[in-house]
Amino acid sequence: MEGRGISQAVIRRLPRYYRYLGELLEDGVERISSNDLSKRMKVTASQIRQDLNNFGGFGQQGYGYNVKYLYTEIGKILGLDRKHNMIIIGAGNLGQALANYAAFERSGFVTKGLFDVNPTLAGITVRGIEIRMMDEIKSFIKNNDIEIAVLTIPKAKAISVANMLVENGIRAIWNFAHTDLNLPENIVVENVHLSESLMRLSYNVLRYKETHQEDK
Amino acid sequence: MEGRGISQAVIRRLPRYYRYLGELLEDGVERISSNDLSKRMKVTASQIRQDLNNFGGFGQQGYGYNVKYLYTEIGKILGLDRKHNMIIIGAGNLGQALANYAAFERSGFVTKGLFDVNPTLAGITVRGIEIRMMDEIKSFIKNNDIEIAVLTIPKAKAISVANMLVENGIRAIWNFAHTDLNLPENIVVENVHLSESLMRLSYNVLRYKETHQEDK
DNA sequence: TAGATTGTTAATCGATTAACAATC
DNA sequence: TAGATTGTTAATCGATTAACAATC
Repeated sequence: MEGRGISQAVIRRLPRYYRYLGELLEDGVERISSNDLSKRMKVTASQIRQDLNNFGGFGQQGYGYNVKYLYTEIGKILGLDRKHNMIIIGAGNLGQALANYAAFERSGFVTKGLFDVNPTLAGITVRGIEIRMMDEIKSFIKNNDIEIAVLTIPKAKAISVANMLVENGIRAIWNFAHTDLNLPENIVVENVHLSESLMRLSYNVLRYKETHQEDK
Repeated sequence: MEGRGISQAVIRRLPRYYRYLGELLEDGVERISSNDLSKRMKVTASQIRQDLNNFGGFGQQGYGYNVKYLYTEIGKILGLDRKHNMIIIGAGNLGQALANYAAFERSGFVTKGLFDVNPTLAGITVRGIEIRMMDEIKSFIKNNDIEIAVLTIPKAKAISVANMLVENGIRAIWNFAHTDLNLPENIVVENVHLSESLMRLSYNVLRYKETHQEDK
């Protein structure tokens, strides 16, 4: 799904603003100008003002932005003032690592269940979350108001499982499988392709070495 | 570090081309035109040709691209024809999950060691990789020709650890900590901020709901 | 009031798409 | 040779930055 109106380039930056404002808040900073923030974040002040003004005038001329207010407002924009129930499909290392990560809950993302095909995992709990078998998934989604499914399964199964999830009312998929899902336009997909991230890193290392070879 | 010459927008797409070409190769497809590939990947044929031509003329008029050749060439561009030795700092759930993920090795990314501050983990092995204490890290980097460090530690320690790693010769950091690192310009940093990814997902779910409220 | 800083319009820059001549 | 499809230039589109009037 593609967001209309506000560009994904802006949305990609929002969580980073949120993070910096959270740190300022912790440090007891009350207000900040786009100029000061731009220096900390290493972006232009113009971009900050443009980005924020997509959502409303959060600042005040001559004063800047109130840190606490802006933090709260961006949180609302990102949907962090609501609860989002999740299930994790695939209770392997990555699935369990994500289930164990308690910090998501502080932002409202609550993992309600873990699912796997491996019967030896059935009934085991991770941070109090039970691992269930796949045949329970449909009723579980209905009974627990699940909005987001986290896909941490091998790519071979990912597409068919994703389709099944969508048929059963899942609104969004956080996809860690190494494949594209091609779901209906109304389903939100956020991909985390770790191997591709590692390849970009590798490319940049290589390129740096090459461009500096002549220095030796 | 920012790559010069070729834009990061292009580099971001490169691993995806590689993935699709790998699948075509597995399916026994010998050649493909930019037009056919564009339909599969849901991008424009023009973009594919432009992207590839940043690196050279891999195609042939009237024929298209040889799948195997292009796959190999993109692999080389991404540095997948070389070995990259890695260490993982932080042997918690995520660090261990990444260590367990054998597929990275097939692309040349070899995890040589796992490091943690928790003494109860010392000596434990994950997929044959020993967990070591932090005081061994400096000599380990030197003796094992380590290029990449994977940071899976809490953000409080991330910046100081990153600086220490750079002082000891690390060239690139795959950063899973929820903070920006601000390292010297010659160090490659690839961030994987999972909580920010989840926030973007949340934003897009919310926006979809809002824009379709009136339908009810 | 004077100074600071936003919100917003206009200018620039870069990335994407379209078009087509070159050529296999 | 005729048809297909690339490589590449030109046109368009969108995102970023600069500038400044509005206003706290």
